[in-house]
Parts: sequence; C-alpha cells; structure tokens
Amino acid sequence: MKSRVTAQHVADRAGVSRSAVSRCFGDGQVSDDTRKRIETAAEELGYRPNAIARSLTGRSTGLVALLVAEMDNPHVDIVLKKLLLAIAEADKRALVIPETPRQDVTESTMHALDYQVDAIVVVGGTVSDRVVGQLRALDTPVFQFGRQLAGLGGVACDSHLGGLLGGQFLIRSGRTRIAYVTKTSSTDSNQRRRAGLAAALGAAGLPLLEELSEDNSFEGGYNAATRLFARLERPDALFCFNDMFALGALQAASAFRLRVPEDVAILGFDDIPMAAWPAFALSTLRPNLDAQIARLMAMIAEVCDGAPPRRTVDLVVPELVIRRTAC
Amino acid sequence: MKSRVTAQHVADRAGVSRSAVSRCFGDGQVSDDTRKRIETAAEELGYRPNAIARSLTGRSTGLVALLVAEMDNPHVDIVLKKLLLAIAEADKRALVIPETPRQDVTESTMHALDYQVDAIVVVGGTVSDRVVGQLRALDTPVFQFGRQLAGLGGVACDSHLGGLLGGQFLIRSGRTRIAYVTKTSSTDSNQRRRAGLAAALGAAGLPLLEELSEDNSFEGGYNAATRLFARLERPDALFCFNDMFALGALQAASAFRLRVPEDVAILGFDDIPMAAWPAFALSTLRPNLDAQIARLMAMIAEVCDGAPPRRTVDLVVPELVIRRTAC
DNA sequence: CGTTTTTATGCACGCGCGTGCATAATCCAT
DNA sequence: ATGGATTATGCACGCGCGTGCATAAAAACG
Repeated sequence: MKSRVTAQHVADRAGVSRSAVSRCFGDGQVSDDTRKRIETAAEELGYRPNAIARSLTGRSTGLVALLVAEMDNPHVDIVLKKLLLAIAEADKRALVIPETPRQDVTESTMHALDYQVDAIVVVGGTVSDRVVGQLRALDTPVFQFGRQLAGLGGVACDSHLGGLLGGQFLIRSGRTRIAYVTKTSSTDSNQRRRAGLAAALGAAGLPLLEELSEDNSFEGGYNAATRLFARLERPDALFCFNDMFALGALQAASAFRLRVPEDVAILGFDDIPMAAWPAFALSTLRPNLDAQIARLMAMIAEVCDGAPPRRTVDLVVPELVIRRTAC
Repeated sequence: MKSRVTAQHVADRAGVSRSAVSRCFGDGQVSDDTRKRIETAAEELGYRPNAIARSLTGRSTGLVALLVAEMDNPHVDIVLKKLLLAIAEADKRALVIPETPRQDVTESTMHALDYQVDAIVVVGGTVSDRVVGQLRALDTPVFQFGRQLAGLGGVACDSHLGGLLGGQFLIRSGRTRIAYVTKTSSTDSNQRRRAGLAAALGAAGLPLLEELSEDNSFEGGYNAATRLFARLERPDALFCFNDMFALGALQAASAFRLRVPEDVAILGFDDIPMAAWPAFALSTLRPNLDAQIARLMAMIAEVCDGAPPRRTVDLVVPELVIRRTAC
C-alpha cells in the first residue's frame, strides 16, 4: 500500500507553499491563479485532506458516536437507519458502538471516546443507567434518544401520552377489560406507557390487567397473550408495549380462534413497517421519528457550534394509527 | 467544555517525561515504579490516549468503514448488526456510511476515507458497480460482502448453489411448475440464484417460470405472486429471491385460498428471523452468516497486519431450512 | 571494585494539517 | 508617481502522540 498523498506533495507540484494548499481547502483567501494550480495539482495527485490530522488542531472531528443497544428490536433498526441517514445528511460520520454481550458497553464506549467524537447519542432503552451516568461525567456532549433520564438532553416519544391516548381510544371503542402486555425489564418508556394507560383507565373507573412477557420479541408477545386468553375472564383489549409483542399477540388470538377486533382489540406501539402489512394491519401508536431525529440533529449541530449541550428532553407526541386490529 | 487531559498532564503529575507516559500506554519498557506512578496519575486525571493523534503516526486507525445500501431489507439489518458486533469484538470501530438518496454514495464514501479507515466493507448488492470500481482504485483495502465482483476480495453466500439446492429440493418434492419470483433490478446474487435454479430445472427437463416484482419488499412479493396465481396454469412452487418476497407470496396464497404447501410450495432465501415465526414457518435457504463474517474479519485482520488484501471471494454454502411452506 | 551489559528515561523529531504573524505583492486613490 | 490600504503568500509553531537515539542508571560479571 503506497503512502497517501499529503498537502506537501500537492504544494510541491503546484509550486506553492503547503500553507497555500491548506488555505485552499479551508476557507482561507487564495488568489484565483494559485487556487487553480493547486486544484489541478490536487486533482492529478488524487489528494484529499486527512480528516484525522485536520481534527487534531483542536477542531471538531465530525464524528458522532451512536451507542445502540436492544438490537433485537426492529424499531431500533429503523431508528438506527434514520439516524445514519440524518448524520450523513448533516455531513458528519457515524461511529456505531453496539452493546456486545461479552464486552461491557462501558469499555467499548470509552474506546469510542478516544476518537474525540463531537457527540454521543444513546439509542434504545436498555442501555443501563449506570453507563449513561458514566458518560455524563465526561466532557463530551451526551444525548439520549427514546428515553427520558432527568438532566440529560435528548428527544423521546411522549410515552405517557401514548399510553393515555391508546387507553382512551380503547375505552371509547367500548372495551372494558383492557390488559397491558409488558416486558420484565422495566425500562423508562415502559413504565411511562403503563402509567399513561393506567391514568386513562383510572379516569374511566376501569381496572388495569397486566401480563409480563419473558422475552422482548414476537414469541414473548405470543406467550403472554396466550396466558391472557386462557384466563377465565378473557380481556377484550390488549395494549402491547411494542409492535413485536402485538404481532405475537395477534398470532395468539388467531390460535385461540378469536376474532380481531370483534372479540379482542390489539394495539401496538412504534408503527414498525410490518405493522402496515395487509397481513397484520396492526393499529398502533406512531412515534414521530422524523421529528425526533430532526430535533436531535439540531441539538448536535448546536454543540458542534460550541453551544453548551441541552439538558432537557424534547418530547414528541405520538400519533394514533388506526388500522384493523383495533377500531 | 474543558479541554481534554493529555499525556503531558499525566507526565507532569507523575513527575516523569511525556515519553514515559506514552511508553506506559504503549508496549514500551517502563520500570515498575514509574509505571505505577503514571497509572495512578492517569487514573486521577481520567486520562485516555487520544486515538486520533495516535493514529497520526502512520499506524492504523482501528476504523472500518461499512458502506451499506439496500437498507429496506431486513436481511441487511441482520448483516449490519452482526458486522457491528464482530467489529467491536475485534476491538475496532465501525464507521457506517449509508447510501443516501440525495447525496451520492461516492461523496459520502470519499469523506469516510478522509478518516484513514483500515478497510472498507461494501455491504448489500445494490451499491453500484461503478462506485465499487472507484473504491478499488484507492489504496485502502476494499472488501465486498454478499456480492461476487471479480477481482475484489470478500465473502458471499454461494447463490448459485443456493438456487440449485432449492430447485432440486422442490423437484424432489414433486413440483413441476416452478416459478422464480425475482426483482427488476438484477443484482449479482439475483442472477446467480436464478442460474442455479435454472440449472436444476434444466437437468430435470422442467421449464422455468418467472415473475418480476416491481418492489423489493413484502408488497412486491405479494403482487408478483398474485399475478402468478392468476395465471391459467398456476405454478405449484414459488422460489423467491428473498424471504420478504416469500412472505408476501405467502400472504397472496392465503388471499387465493391456496393451501401451503399442498397447493403451492413457497421457498425463500436469507432465513430472516421472521421466517422462523410460527405464523409463517417459512422454508428457506440460510446463508451461514456467522461463517461469512468470521472469514471477512479474518481478511480485515490480515490487511491490518500489513498483508496485501485478498482478491478472491470466499463462498459459503447455504443451508436448506425446511419448515412448513415447502416440504 | 572496575568493566561490560542490560535496562530505564529523557530529548527531539515527525506524523499532516490549521493558523497567527511577518513580509511581499497588488491595488486604489490622490 | 507615491503613499497607504488591501490582499496573497510563506514561515514557523503547535495539536497529541510514537519512537529512534543518546544518555543515565542499574545490574551483572570477572
């Protein structure tokens, strides 16, 4: 592998000083003549400024670290994709750090910080609060996506409101035995959704049934719903923590020969692409992802411009998407 | 934002030279006494070596760029996740560059190269050959994942063999009117799968029906299968380019009140997690992803050790997974 | 105890680039 | 034509770190 061409090479070829090359690719003032010569020389040599060396001079690196956990959730996939696109659009680069089972997140993240990233975004609810706390102690701006830890800037879907809206909708459609299908690991958003639902039910004087899923996926939703349907007094509506649970519950309803939504209504959360498939036509709550990401990118742009990082969470209101499984 | 602590700060505090600190965190020889003092000083100051500056001294950056397109395909999600985990396990960092609709991939990729990545991995079949060609012209090692462009190192599932195995299996199970559901954009792997299937059918003296999908997803498979089922002589087996098509086709079969697999067998490709869901129980061909990734990481490790990049594609044989939709 | 060998440490340079400062070149107005 | 204002260019330094080289310290050996 031949060594890369540096600004010095271009300078030599163009017969100017290296500073001129530097200014030409920066925002310095260069005469039209020399600019032309430098550009042709750079073109011929295939020169590209070394971003590593450039960022060494105290400036920003243009890197944004995405600390992403809960990668078994399709919704996180969508978030990740959209974040990647948004970061590329903002002319920055995404350094993605997955939560590995073997290696502790902390260690991976710390390694990422060695790259002087401009900001860290914590994606997904399952990153432990301890890790987030450690991150906050650093001087690198940290933002959270999809959680609402106090004192840490970020964006999130208003889970409480989502729970409330979903609950009110189910009540309006005449349901009286409403169950919440949740997961064992109680993340922040989980608790808020449950609280919102509980508020809606409480206002209507209805009880809140509940069923835990041992697993964070389709199978978990299937099993939890199966247990619910096997109860003596079967619920007539299932509000699921996320769409994957809801799809599993839908499958369980089919196994029980229950008509959806006549016998039982099923409501999800996230509006993953699959929810819109005609095979499922899942009613669900759609977090306005694009709005969330736009705000997050604005926060990142702020800190890149030297502003102190925000310390508040922007809540985005979810939207009720009514399809076939609850109406 | 206070400025980061450098090796000089640690050196001052420990009462040693900066070189000693550098050696302590590198592999240089340091006496037990000074090492201890340096380590405590570093601990107290929260010092971490600056990876940016470190990589400036001609060494590797520890960055691997993932150029990923076709992000609407769940299978690519899985590949991306596994790649991210593998890269983290290898103690490297992943720089993910999505194919943005607005910005040309070339430009994004070039920006990524400014970070002196150790290697580039092209993921997904839809990255244009032109872009890959441009990448090959660089002195940064480029690998391809899931495609088989000649002269460029990488790993891929043996699509031809997959087509052959699938075709032979359908023939053995007594199918005679076998259709291939494919997509309009003819990627490399698509053509190979079709060729493998054609070889199997040709050997058995059977015709190859075909139907194009206008779209690379569930809906596309649904529509294509619908057209096939509406034909006078309905096919008794559908071999789909990927699982998403197959799931759409499955839905179409249900709409036509066709029994699966009695009336029509449906075979997918990729073995995405959803294929295993009891709701679908899709028979499919499983590319051995873990094996592919292990080999790719080995190739990357090679070039990081200074070896010239491989120029051959390691083919991994796919495995026939027989569930309910074809048996 | 003196000499040679080994080990530990500091100094200084360079990686590729941005940028303040001084100087040279150019321009404009009088 | 000439002084001053503006612009263009080069020089040199520093960003944070690794490392060859020289030197100082310690160890080993006779």
